[in-house]
Amino acid sequence: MSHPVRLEALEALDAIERHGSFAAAAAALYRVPSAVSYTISQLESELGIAVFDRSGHRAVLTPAGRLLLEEGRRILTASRELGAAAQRLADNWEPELRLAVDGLIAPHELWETVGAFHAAHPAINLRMSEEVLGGTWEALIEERVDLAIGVAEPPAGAGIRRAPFNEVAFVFCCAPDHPLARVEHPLAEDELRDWRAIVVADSARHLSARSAGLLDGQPRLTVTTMHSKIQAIEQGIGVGHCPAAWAEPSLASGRLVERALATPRPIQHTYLLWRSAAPGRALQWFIDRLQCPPGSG
Amino acid sequence: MSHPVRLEALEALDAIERHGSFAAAAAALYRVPSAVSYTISQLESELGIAVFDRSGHRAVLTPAGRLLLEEGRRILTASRELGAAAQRLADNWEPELRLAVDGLIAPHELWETVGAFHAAHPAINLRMSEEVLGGTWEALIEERVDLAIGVAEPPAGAGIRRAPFNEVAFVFCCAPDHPLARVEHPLAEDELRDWRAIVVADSARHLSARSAGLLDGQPRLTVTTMHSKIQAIEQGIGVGHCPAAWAEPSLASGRLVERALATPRPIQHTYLLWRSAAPGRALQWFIDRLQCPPGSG
DNA sequence: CATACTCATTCAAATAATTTGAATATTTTT
DNA sequence: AAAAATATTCAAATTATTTGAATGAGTATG
Repeated sequence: MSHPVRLEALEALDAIERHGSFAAAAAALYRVPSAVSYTISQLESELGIAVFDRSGHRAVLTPAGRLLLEEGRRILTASRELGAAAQRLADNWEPELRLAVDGLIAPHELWETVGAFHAAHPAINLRMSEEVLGGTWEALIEERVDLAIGVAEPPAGAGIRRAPFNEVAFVFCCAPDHPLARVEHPLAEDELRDWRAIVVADSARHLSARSAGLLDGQPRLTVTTMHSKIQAIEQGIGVGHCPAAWAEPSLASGRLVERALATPRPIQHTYLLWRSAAPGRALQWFIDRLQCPPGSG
Repeated sequence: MSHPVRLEALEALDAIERHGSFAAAAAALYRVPSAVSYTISQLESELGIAVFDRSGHRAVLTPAGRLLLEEGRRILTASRELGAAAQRLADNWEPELRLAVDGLIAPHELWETVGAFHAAHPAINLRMSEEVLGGTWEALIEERVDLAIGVAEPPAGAGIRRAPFNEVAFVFCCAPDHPLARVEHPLAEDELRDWRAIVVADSARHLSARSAGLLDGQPRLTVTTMHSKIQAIEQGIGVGHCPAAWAEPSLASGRLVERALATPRPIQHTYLLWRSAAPGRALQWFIDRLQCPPGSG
């Protein structure tokens, strides 16, 4: 009896409030009224306070009793959920799954999958972060995330497994009132030198940073997310390659226009990456659902 | 035994991890090792999972066991704190005290008192909100706060008690580059009509709003906090009366200058207000500390 | 490579805690 | 005024936990 507040007492308190009387609570708990009296007076003598005011006919909660009831319900819920989470974990379902999504992948490409996961496993929390280039890889290596989605050209790594994810096509974009928007022919490399390139910074914190798709000598503005890059191009601040899925809404509404290049940027294969040690079932669910079928890439 | 996760088991888990073995945990809990074994296997059979891996010599936590340990510690802490909070509440110490501070009062006027309270009662949370004019009164009436600090000319109200707090002197301020800053003589009322007045809106949501210190016909900009008012005057957007305690830092650094008025605004007496029904000890602490000594006003 | 030590479990017995059921007193409902 | 409902108390019955001794397995130590 080292603990003044015991779960049995909180359970009794909850039942009394819910059913309106000690007698009704006892019935709900499949116990006899005197057992409920015993549990409550146990709590009261442990704490040395009155939980119920018994001056009238029916017992009524004191302010301290109401505090115990209301906060106690949180504790009851937490302890039940902890038990359930431990059971799921023992069955290899993670309590939480952390996803790093590379900037190449537009958020809406994952909405359906995330929605399906939440519907199937409402108790498992997802934590998504956007990373860029080396940052996505690094987040996985440093165990800040469990699954990296949409990594281009992943370096080899011990203990890392991969599966093909999707193929990202790039469109070269500028704002509709940008000078390049009036050029009819496919753009050669030296025609781009005069225009600022918007590039997305590598989000790696410790591993060496990489850069992607730069034409030497072109002035540039570096931003930290693909969303910023799209906005910067829309504002006419510069031009650049954007993943088709990211550019599509802006192209459809006319906020961006596409220009052909003399040497188009090739399609980028991207991958799912995860640490090979004992993947949990939630991680496996995502791998199974997201990897592209063999032979389609 | 309706609860799968019992506090005794979480306590045992904590002691085992803390002391490194079942035997050491048993000693720390003043129990025999087999009792600890019993508690843990109880937990395991309730949940139907393994909490320890016993394949080696020493038992080692499974991932599910680690989850139970780590989250369980939160539950243990919460249940201990709940017991303590209930005891304090029974002794008439509120678990939380909500203060509404009128915009007339500068935050730094309360820092010392708030610091002293936290030092004396670290377990009692304070929640402070800034209100203006009728809003301060309303927050008290509607039981959103327990104590209103710095209310000017409070209306009478049933069940509301009051004590004098302090006296607020007003200084008429403008920006140093404002045209009024060059006027040498005390300003008459009709000299102010051409300049925008910055006024603080009444924050009352339901009760009738009040306005304070307005000269009829003067253009005005209404802001929601005294801090915004000071900033607006510093920016030269307008002029206005400010409580001396609020204006003092800006006057000292030259961001504001004071002008004399032909008819100076009188000193404002302000009050503490609280609901008279059974004040708790934390509320009483603030009333005792903040009310100005009788005879000094 | 024995020997002593530590670790965790099992089991029956001892102890402690809870639950029951009957008796009681008080208040509300009929 | 009688009947029904409420909560408590107490001793007895039941259930749960703790103990202590026995066991087997793994680790240091000389």
